[in-house]
Amino acid sequence: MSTFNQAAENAWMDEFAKMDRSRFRLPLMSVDVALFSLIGETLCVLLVKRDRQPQMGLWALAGVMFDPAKDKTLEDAARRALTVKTHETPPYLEQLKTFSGDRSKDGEPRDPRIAVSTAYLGLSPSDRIVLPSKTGDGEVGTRWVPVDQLKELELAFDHNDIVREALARLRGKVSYSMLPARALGDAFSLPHLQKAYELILGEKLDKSAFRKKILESGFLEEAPGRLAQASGAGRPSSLWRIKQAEGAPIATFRRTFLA
Amino acid sequence: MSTFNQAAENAWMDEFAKMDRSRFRLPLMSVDVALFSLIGETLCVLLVKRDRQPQMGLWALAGVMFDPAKDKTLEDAARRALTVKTHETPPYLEQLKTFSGDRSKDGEPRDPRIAVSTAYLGLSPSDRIVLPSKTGDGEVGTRWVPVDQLKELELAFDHNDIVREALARLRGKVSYSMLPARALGDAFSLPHLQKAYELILGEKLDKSAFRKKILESGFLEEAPGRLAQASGAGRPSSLWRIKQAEGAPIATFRRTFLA
DNA sequence: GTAATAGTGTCTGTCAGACAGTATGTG
DNA sequence: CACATACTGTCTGACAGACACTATTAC
Repeated sequence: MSTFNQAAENAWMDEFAKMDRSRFRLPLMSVDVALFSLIGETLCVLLVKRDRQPQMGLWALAGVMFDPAKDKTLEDAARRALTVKTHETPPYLEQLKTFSGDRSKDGEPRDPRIAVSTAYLGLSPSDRIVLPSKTGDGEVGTRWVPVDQLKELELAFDHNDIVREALARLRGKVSYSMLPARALGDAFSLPHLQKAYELILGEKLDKSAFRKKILESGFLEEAPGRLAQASGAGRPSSLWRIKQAEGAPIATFRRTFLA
Repeated sequence: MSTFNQAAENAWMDEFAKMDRSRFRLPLMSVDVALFSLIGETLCVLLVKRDRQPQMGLWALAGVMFDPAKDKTLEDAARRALTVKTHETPPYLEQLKTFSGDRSKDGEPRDPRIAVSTAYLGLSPSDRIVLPSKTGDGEVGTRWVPVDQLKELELAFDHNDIVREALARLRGKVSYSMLPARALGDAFSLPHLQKAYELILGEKLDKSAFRKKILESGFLEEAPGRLAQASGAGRPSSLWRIKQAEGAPIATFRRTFLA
């Protein structure tokens, strides 16, 4: 019943390959990454000072133009955007949304060049990310910025919108996934993990309920060794790590910590 | 502290406007819509038979090339893709994900032209959609296809992947949102709404629990009139409608119907 | 021992789901 | 009346959160 014809398709592809693509009206396509990390006791996002036009001088998310010659997928481009700035790809990276049209702040076009941007959400332990050193004139070009300082900071393009949505998604996913563990190292204690949840959510959690649900979820397995307290005193905590994916269950312990 | 310079930016934009964009290696950008509807007792998705290369003759989602000259945003393009096929925009339309790279079926590129596609998820009452009549040769070019027939149907490009993800998102959102109401008309009975939930989830729900949660959620208000049973017998049900957004609460009754 | 932090046990209010019962229509 | 469907009340098991308790370390 299908009228599909492979020979006709091949002939058409030969034609297409010879076509001059510039006759299409194509938008520019960029990829931007909102990379989060816990720096000390603060949830931060990675920002880069733009060193070229347009919007030169404003702080922006790490981003690159999507280039099919370099990037097989959009996610490849997102990784490239990060390695350019940090020489490291994050342990968690997820597509957020593709932005087009106007930004919310002032209704201006999101990019004067008419570029569509696919935004990614990343999460990484801060010690895996090495920021480049200061630029020549003493200005730091790459920075971790606490998320609660973003209200007063005007970012390039529609990046304030992107960070806002990324943060909402991050917080939304916390309550039903192991996500915050991605902001910690390979092995971590449950008190550490709870702290990560609390810092991302901006809210205290009950220790007992937290441990019950985390352990019941079956995402963690005990790692060898124990962790002494940094402050010295107190019982050392045992160490855990994310179970190596033995199949599928990506994100489930389904009830909320919250109301 | 910001080194942003508006004059320099304006000068740069003048330059940019004169540039020949064809020197950029740009991907093609398309927008595809997985539009769902309840046809009788079946959840269906709208498919269109491709009438041009590439992949001519295969069934595909409704889609268009994104054209900044016609579409201010990607969502505009999604609406255009639907109005081209159905002369109607759906009451619910949400960005799903942007697809790039290879399709899962065979690892082939998702589109031989190297096109990135932003997919949208739509939901509509079937009576709002008028399909175009048959094409000249008696072949129907636009069709509602039951979702459980999609396993055996090979769609164009990576559209099998897109529909699969769209369906997962649709089902995922059902349990914590009023979404299925978008598949019904302006006023509907609670038994009707429950049926819509059940058809989308593919699962029976408890009447009492369903009513309690739906009504507690505060999303509905009583509409004037009652609805007699189609079959004649039985007590008529009262009618409800979605409360006109008097503020924010988009998607909450938070516990699951399911386990 | 004390202080400090890790980890557990128990109680209680809330709520989803089960199911039986009542209400209101048609013939 | 019987029958069919709409709607409601009540019970129960599960579970999230509160909070008190025990365990294990450093000093």
